[in-house]
Amino acid sequence: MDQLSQAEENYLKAIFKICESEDKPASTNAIASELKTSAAAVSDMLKRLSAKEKDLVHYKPHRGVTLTKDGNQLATMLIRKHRLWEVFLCDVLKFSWDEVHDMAEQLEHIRSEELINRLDEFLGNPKFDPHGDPIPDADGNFTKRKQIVLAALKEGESGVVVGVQEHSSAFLQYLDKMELGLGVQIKVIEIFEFDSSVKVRLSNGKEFTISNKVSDNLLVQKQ
Amino acid sequence: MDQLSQAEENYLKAIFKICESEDKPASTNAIASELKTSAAAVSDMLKRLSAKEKDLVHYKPHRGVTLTKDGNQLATMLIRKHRLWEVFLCDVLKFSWDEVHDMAEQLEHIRSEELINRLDEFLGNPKFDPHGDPIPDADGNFTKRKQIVLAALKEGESGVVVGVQEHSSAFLQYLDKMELGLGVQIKVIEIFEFDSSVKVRLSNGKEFTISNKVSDNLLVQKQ
DNA sequence: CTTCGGTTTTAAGTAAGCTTAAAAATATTT
DNA sequence: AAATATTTTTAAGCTTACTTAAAACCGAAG
Repeated sequence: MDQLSQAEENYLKAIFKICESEDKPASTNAIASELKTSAAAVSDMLKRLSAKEKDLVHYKPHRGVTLTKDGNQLATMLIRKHRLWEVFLCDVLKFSWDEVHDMAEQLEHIRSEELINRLDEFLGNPKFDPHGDPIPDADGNFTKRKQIVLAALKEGESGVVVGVQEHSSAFLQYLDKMELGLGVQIKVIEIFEFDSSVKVRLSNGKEFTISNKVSDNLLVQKQ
Repeated sequence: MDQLSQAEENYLKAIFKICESEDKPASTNAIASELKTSAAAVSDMLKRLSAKEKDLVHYKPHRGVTLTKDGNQLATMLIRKHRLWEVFLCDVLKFSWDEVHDMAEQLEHIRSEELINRLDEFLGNPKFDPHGDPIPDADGNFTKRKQIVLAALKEGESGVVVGVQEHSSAFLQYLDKMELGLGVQIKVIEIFEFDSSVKVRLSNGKEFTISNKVSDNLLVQKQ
């Protein structure tokens, strides 16, 4: 196989994402919902993907699909490209973190290893993207961080915001409004059991309560 | 029609290029050879392009094709994108002028007006790309320059290199080797009638002879 | 171990964009 | 103007990636 089509690349990324988060083979339905397409289309593509001489996926009908070493490497490079372009868009072109996803989704398909490596260098070899997600290096290794969701902190504990689980515009814009950007220090003042909402104090002194939907999707590094 | 496919965009660009240089409708064969595809594929695409509600081309079978106002605007924006990305690749990522074409060819299809306008601004609103070709502004207007081919200079006349007609790697690398980059001043010392080769002297004092193939493809501004 | 519900695959059909080969239209020569 | 050459279009067929509908499969419950 010479080069992958954009569609094929998107399937690899989806499989990677699902396998990573669930730690088991990706189901046809999971891929379909991730890519907003039909299960039949996924079945069709999996058959074609696994038929390629260069094997990228392990696929047994009815048993789900996983990435091979090569497939994993390819998916990782797509993620590297996506996240580096996001850094470019935010740091250099001054877009905000809720605007960059769709553009990066297109840019990640640009084919040129040299281009992405030079971009990496130009950006100063960033280790994390604007949402706090780690950026794989040219060999596919990426920095792991011992991060937990804010909801896991107990009363009185503090953490620094290092990432988000949700990447929706709505959520990111909400965080902007509450000044809950990356790097902000948060202290848990009180946890309300009945709805799991959390009263927090930021390093700037502001205090307010956030829902469990928010605390479940904010990643912090415990201090 | 919502958005054009990459293939459709490439056809518009090809038609634009041909109509511009020949100042008459683009023939099926000319487009086919520009896009390295078959005449049948071109015919097929022209039929589909002209069938769109949003009219982009004027196409009469057997009579060639031209761009409508809208088609022209779209093609101009593609050229804007292509040339701005080339500036980015050369100025920011330090690629040389013979390496950037293929990458820019991909990048020009990234869909986001905001992105390209911010890139333009970040680059300092350049008026010319690394090959000396003018970059259309956001409204589609571009700076014209009274440039002529070096071959049009008479003995004793001088000019400054402002662009190239040929964009092949081989030609650009040759120019690099001869230190004939943009901005270099050239004086025509002698013209040899029998093969139209030209003896020149550069501002750095170097003297050598160039073939008519070179002097026909080097654009200069007379001084 | 059989039935039932959900999941997955197969089947059939569509659209874009390409191919080669044949037919039709246009241009050029004589 | 007729014959020939060139250009363009049509026709038939391929691949990718999708759709919907029908069939097959799998796992859990009775």
